Amino acid sequence: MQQIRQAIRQMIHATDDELDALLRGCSLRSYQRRELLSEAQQTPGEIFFINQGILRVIAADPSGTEHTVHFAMEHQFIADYSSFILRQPSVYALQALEPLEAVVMPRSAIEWGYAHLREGEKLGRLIAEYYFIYLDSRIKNLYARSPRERYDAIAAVFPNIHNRAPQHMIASYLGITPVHLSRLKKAGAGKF
Amino acid sequence: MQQIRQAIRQMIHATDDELDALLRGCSLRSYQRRELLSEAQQTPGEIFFINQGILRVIAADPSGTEHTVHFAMEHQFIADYSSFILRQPSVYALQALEPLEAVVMPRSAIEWGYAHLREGEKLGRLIAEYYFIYLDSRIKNLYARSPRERYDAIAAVFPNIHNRAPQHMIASYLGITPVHLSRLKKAGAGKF
DNA sequence: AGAAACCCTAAACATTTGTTATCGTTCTGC
DNA sequence: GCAGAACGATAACAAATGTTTAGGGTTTCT
Repeated sequence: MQQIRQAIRQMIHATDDELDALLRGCSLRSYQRRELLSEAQQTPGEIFFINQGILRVIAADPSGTEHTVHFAMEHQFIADYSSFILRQPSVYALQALEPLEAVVMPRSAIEWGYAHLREGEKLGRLIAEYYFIYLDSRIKNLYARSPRERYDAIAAVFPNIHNRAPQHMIASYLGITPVHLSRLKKAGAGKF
Repeated sequence: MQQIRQAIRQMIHATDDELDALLRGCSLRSYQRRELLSEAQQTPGEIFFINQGILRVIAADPSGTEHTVHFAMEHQFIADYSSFILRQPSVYALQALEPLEAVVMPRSAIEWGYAHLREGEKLGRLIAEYYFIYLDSRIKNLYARSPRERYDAIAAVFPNIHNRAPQHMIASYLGITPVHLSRLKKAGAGKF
């Protein structure tokens, strides 16, 4: 639980006692490759902090096609945060792409933090803000960049992604088909 | 300043005195049609709350093409929030599409609120969360819905948008060209 | 080790979407 | 009220991207 303490302390000031109490309400879990951390259609009851490993966030459209909407790696908080906040059935599923270890933060612990950590609400604000900034950058890229440019830029956001996720998931993340990504790679003087 | 008081009170509990003090640091401003509330490249120093009117958020890509990335209407908070948080030059410009009135909340007032409102941090968290939820729904739509479907759904998010924004801005928002939107309208048994 | 599943590439073809240009209409500013 | 700009529709053509199918190489599982 050392990594999450450090991550929290990068955002707020908190005593050891405060962190102990917060983390007492959390647990550590391991997941196998391809295992789901959380499924679509169920109301999410927790937020995850990834200690080790990589996962993808999957959205299924009405026709059943799956889209890889996000990746998340070590030292990131991740969840279907919208559904968590709204207490609605989730749209996203979270799937480990490697053996993965995560801190599971149940809603009870998070609410305890808001209420009892001196800077609990601030922590919540900062997490929401950082996550917001990430989504905003996604939208900027989707609007203002071509698939080719997005491909060239992806490794800056997710280091080593090309060795940690299969290409068809990367293609989906970029908003194109695997076939098309293969073409792009062939055509461009790809950097990778 | 009645509307913003109400909006804040939908999120947190605050006394009249608290709101008075917060709003003392804010100001009311009117903008003409097409006037910019804030420009790209400048570090944003404020957040806006729209009393009346509609605006769009514009992102310019490297080639200079402008994209309408968001709309915002009455009773919404709006800003280039990422740039505001990061204190970086903005990527977005905000442009009034109608004569518009907004409460201008400078950074000083916001920080005062975080520090002195009893539930200031919580307010910040909730604003970030709601804004986050909106962006998340944008991303879901961009991935899992066709342009046609996005067109059919837009009026649910922005009521009466078809009478308040020209079609080429709506097309840009949907991620397609005006010509293509015109085609879609002709083809589909459009609802509008 | 062997079978099965997975993954990437490739080619041919189909579809969607973009580009450019034109035209008539409607706003807008003077 | 007029002149110019903005706006939306349309057509012809071009480019980007998707679909389907096939093959061969890996990885995975037992």
